[in-house]
Amino acid sequence: MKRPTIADIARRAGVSKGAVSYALNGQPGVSEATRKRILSIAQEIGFSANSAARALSGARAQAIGLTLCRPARILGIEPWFMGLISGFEAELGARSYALTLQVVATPEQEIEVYRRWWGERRIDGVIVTDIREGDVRIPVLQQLQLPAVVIGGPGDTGSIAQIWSDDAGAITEAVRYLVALGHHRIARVSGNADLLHTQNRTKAFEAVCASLGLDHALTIPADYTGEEGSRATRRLLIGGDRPTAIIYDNDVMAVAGLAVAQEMGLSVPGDLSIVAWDDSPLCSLVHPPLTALSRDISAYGAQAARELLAAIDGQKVGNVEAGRVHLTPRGSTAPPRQDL
Amino acid sequence: MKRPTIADIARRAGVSKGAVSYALNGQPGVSEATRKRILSIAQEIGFSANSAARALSGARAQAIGLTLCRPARILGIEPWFMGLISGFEAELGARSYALTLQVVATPEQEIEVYRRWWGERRIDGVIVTDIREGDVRIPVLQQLQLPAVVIGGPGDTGSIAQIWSDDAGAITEAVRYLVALGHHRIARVSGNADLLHTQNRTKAFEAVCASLGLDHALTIPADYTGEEGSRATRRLLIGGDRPTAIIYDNDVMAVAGLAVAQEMGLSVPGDLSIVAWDDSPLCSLVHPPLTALSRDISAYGAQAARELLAAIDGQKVGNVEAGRVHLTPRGSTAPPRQDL
DNA sequence: CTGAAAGCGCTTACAG
DNA sequence: CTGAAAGCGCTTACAG
Repeated sequence: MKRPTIADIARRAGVSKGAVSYALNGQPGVSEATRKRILSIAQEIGFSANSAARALSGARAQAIGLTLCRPARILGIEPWFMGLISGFEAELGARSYALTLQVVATPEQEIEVYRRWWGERRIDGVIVTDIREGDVRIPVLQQLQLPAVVIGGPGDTGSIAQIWSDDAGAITEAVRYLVALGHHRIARVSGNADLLHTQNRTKAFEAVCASLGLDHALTIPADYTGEEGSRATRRLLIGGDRPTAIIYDNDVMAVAGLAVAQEMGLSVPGDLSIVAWDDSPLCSLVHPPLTALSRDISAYGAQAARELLAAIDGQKVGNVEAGRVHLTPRGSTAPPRQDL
Repeated sequence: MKRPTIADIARRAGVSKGAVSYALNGQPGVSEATRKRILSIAQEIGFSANSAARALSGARAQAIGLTLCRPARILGIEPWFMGLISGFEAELGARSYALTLQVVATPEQEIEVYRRWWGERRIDGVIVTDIREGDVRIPVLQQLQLPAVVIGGPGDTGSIAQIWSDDAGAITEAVRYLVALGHHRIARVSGNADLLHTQNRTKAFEAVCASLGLDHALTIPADYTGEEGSRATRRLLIGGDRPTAIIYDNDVMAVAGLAVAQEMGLSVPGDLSIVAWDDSPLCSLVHPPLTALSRDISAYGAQAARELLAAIDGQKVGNVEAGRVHLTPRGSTAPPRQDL
């Protein structure tokens, strides 16, 4: 099948190609009657503008890029990226923007992808996740002047806007809740220690524990995978002075932690309370269902896409706080049975 | 920063733009010495060909499309799509192909997306999943002559090649294994009943149960979500004549089923054995870890990408069987404790 | 309000 | 082996 072009429309409407372009893009320069005629012809013959031609004539590529940096074994079950993607689509779909995806292994490889995308003019902007202190990607994006929005923080991202969430407030709330239930020995299993939001959470966790006079505030660093979550949990539960509650930096590690407790014959929540960061269907899938720090990841993604599209349009965009994280109590938390 | 073009390279190398194009694309028409000089200049100035210009001059868009058709709440935790995506990338990355993603709600909407992509020349081909009997997408793809590869089957997909797997053989193996353990009452919780592979599995399940003389071969249709998995499991376990083993069509429903059993005070595998279709880290994450019908989803994706790239290159591609599904026994299956 | 034309950055026959 | 040129399908100043 031959793809229809604006020339086909112009011929049928008896106008020039320029007029068709103006009509299609809502620009002034054609009469209302002509515009209507052109639009109805376009509709009728199923016209979609060739995105290459449009991009080449200086318009946008009408696509944004996202890199996924996770080992394959975790990529599949961590709801985080798919949640973000669902959110993006809500915004992108309405403006016929496409989402281009690339799996990478390291931030360095990610930089290569950004450079290539930029050179190819393949995308109009990127969404950056997993931000680190002194992140190597930031100066490259600034140098390329590639519109970008960072998901994560708060932290230093130079001139690039970020969508951040109050992780410190959330973890403080979780600790206060556990203490109110009667817990004194609270531990945490964190995500990768080099990520900015992990550091923010660790600092806040230590601060709130100190302020409440808890001295067992141990954070064991892990990497979001089930394997590491299990390992960290075993290490915590083997000791004599084991915690009565553990907060996990993601749902996958929390579920793995639950399995370890069950395997060791500990009852949840009787012997051990569990809190998962990031609520996902996974938390409600297991027994007992996990108390979680919930936030609407999809809304987070939608907001990021909105900001990025604004940045691409040349608007000034600043840092934005995402929707609040809130505690969703479920069956995995309760007063400690015997706190001796 | 100004993007370098072939004109920049041509100027620096003292040759024509045409020569640069030939050199870059490995076409004959330039001497070896010139080609080397051009390539080193391109390397030096970090040149990537403008993908829009390339696509417009008749070459490929260098991108393939994938639509994701799942409700948001399941998209995030089902490892299937992310596994596929990881697999695609292994093939696409090597040839600098991009992957364009679009979330859709229905097959009809998916068709609209295909039409638009085709009109925009945005992608060179698509990978189609969730194939149904008499699938409405097939004739559209054929009419548009959009290169495509179907993941799923075996079944009728007209002239479009499919990567299929022997689901019938796999479920037969699973049932035989359970029967060998001593189970007689085996049930199944399936995915969406309108999907071709669900129907293939159901037929094979009923056939093997009949051939082995099991008369409780009940399949309860569900939809891959944890909610439906729980509902179906409760329905099965509430009855007086409850099954001693359940096979689930995906890992999410199997995990949900495990939780329901635990919630009802049934021991797994003592009172109930559980088999999950599609092994994923999720199966090893819970306690007990789930016996699973494993296949390498990522390899499946890689194979599909390979076939699609071949089809885009104009090669004839036929149906291909994906790597075999095999049973991975874990802690969730055992002889039934008391089979009265 | 409309038409004719240049130009985006490539690829690819077509001459030399 | 190399250069000059047309053309892909749009967008957008520039004349009328």
